[in-house]
Amino acid sequence: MEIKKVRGFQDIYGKEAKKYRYIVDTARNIFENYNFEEIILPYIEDISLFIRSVGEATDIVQKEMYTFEDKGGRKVALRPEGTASAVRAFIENKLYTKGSYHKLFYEGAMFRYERPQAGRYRQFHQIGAEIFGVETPLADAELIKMVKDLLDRLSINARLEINTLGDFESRKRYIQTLKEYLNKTKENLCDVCKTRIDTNPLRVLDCKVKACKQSIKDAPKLIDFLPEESLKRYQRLKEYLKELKIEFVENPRLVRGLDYYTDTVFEFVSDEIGAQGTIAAGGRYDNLVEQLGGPPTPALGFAAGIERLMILLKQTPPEKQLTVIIPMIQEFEPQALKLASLLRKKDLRTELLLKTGSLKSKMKTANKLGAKYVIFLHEKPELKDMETGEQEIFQTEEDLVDVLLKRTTQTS
RNA sequence: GAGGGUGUAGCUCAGAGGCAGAGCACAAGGUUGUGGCCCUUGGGGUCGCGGGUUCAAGUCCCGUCACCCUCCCCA
Repeated sequence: MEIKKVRGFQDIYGKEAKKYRYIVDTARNIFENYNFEEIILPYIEDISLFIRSVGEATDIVQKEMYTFEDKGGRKVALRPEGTASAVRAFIENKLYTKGSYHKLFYEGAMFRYERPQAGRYRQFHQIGAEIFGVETPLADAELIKMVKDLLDRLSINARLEINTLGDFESRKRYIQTLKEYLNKTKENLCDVCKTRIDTNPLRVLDCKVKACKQSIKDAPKLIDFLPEESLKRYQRLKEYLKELKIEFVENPRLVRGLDYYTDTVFEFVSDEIGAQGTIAAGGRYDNLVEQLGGPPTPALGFAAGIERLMILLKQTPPEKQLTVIIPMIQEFEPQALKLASLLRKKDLRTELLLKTGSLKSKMKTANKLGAKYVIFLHEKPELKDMETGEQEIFQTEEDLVDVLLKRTTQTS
């Protein structure tokens, strides 16, 4: 029986792998310019880390985690998201003793056991960043700007939606009031929303069913429950965004799915990829560090779905021109090996053609490989430009290499 | 957890009871060392799997598996 990849998992290769690498490299470059430092986090954590951070009642914890017991009887999970691990690492390594605040980024696979569909896999990849120990909304603005820079650099259009959730207490009071309101009008809601009253009442506010929209028109509004301080901070953030000329829409129904968010939340949404349109999202989580056993530390972060960015990435990542070396007869193979190493040492992308057969079939292969230049090795080395078809014979290999170097640096 | 769709060559797919097909890809040649375009030739198949109906089943029936998509939820 043929062995196949497990449902929801994927091999990323060829053009897709290039896109993936391009996105990650671009993000890394931008994040480092913002002076974020990379943190490489484990893929496996104690289950309770996610239960305590993401939230006991969330779908992620209830049904989407890959959990198992290891041979030592530890109950562990493949990480479903990155923030929890970053917070754990921040506390465990006592980073709060090593500076006033910290800016970290990470990249890698996440795992959620869900029904796969377009833009959603059981193993997916995120690139994310977190800021620990900063209260000022200046940080919120910088974080959003950084994500925006990344999307701009990748020429990806997305709508920025923002909202504020306030602190835990006011949100709790609001949800309580909202539940009461929804229960009163329960009969008018769609079946899904009827269950949402208990599982995810805030989500009812974003239901697309007409009847629901109608019946929540007069629902209590979160903004009326928020403390003055939250409103002020939200106002400041909006000012900063305007100052940065970042367009945004306020979406009072924007609720992140995880329990730990407080105050600022934001999403970058694309309309081009259907249902899974959220390509990057994040927000503040001012209570989480303390909640997980660290000192009270305000914090915020975001994560972007690399697969979703890949769908939207239209431009083909820049590639180095390829030179293919073809030894004309076996006697020239040692020379070809040495020339190939030399070119690679000069930082040229070089293929020593390994295909056997007629010269015609070798040339076909060179063409398929996307060769810009071909070097024929016989008594005198010969350079061919595959675009123009021009060929030139050189007296020595050194002469050829000089010309080749000049041409490849000119054009790239 | 609920709904829909698709499984035939390496890939994209046509074939809807009667010889297993096309395009692309791969290989050789047309061109006496030279790619792309064109032409010729060639290799390639458990028609997802199991059963049933029939003289005869990719084709009809039952079952099953896999994948894709949608909802829920999310990156």
